[in-house]
Amino acid sequence: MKNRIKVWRAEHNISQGELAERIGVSRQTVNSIETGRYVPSTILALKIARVFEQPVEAVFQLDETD
Amino acid sequence: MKNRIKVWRAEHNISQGELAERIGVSRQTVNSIETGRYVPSTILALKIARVFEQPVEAVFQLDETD
DNA sequence: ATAATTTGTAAAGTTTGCTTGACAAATGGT
DNA sequence: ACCATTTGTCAAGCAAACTTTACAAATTAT
Repeated sequence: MKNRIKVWRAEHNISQGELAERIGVSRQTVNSIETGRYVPSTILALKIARVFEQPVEAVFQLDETD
Repeated sequence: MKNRIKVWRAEHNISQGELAERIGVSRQTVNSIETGRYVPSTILALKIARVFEQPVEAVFQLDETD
């Protein structure tokens, strides 16, 4: 799965730590999701999308391997 | 987290088993997600939403406990 | 240049998603 | 009433998400 978290963070000018705080997880969790080390739960996807005021699909996209 | 899988299945007239097959998981997994026993990964949420041709947010919604 | 913030990554532990196999209850069709 | 399909749930096991602690590398600000 691909994600555009880094891009949306840049657009909203917030750090991984701040995003983590806003969605209630550790900074490492945000980093791991952003760098594709693991796939978040739907709850986190919804929360991240909500922070960026975007639909989930604008932040996370399936790729061929999914 | 709430979900409207049952409603969308009714609308598309497909069983839990068929949905499971379409997204590549077991029937029990679909049942467990639909009945709220656990929260699916974002990959599954995207696949389920895709089957129903709906945005993820139309199928899954955060509730107060999330 | 140097100090402060941010980012990447690792290891170890706990929790939760997802699997298979199985069985009973419910629903639908004839 | 009977058979077939669907749904709900349980248990045991494996894989993956997420946590904390910790440290180094990279970026940004002064």
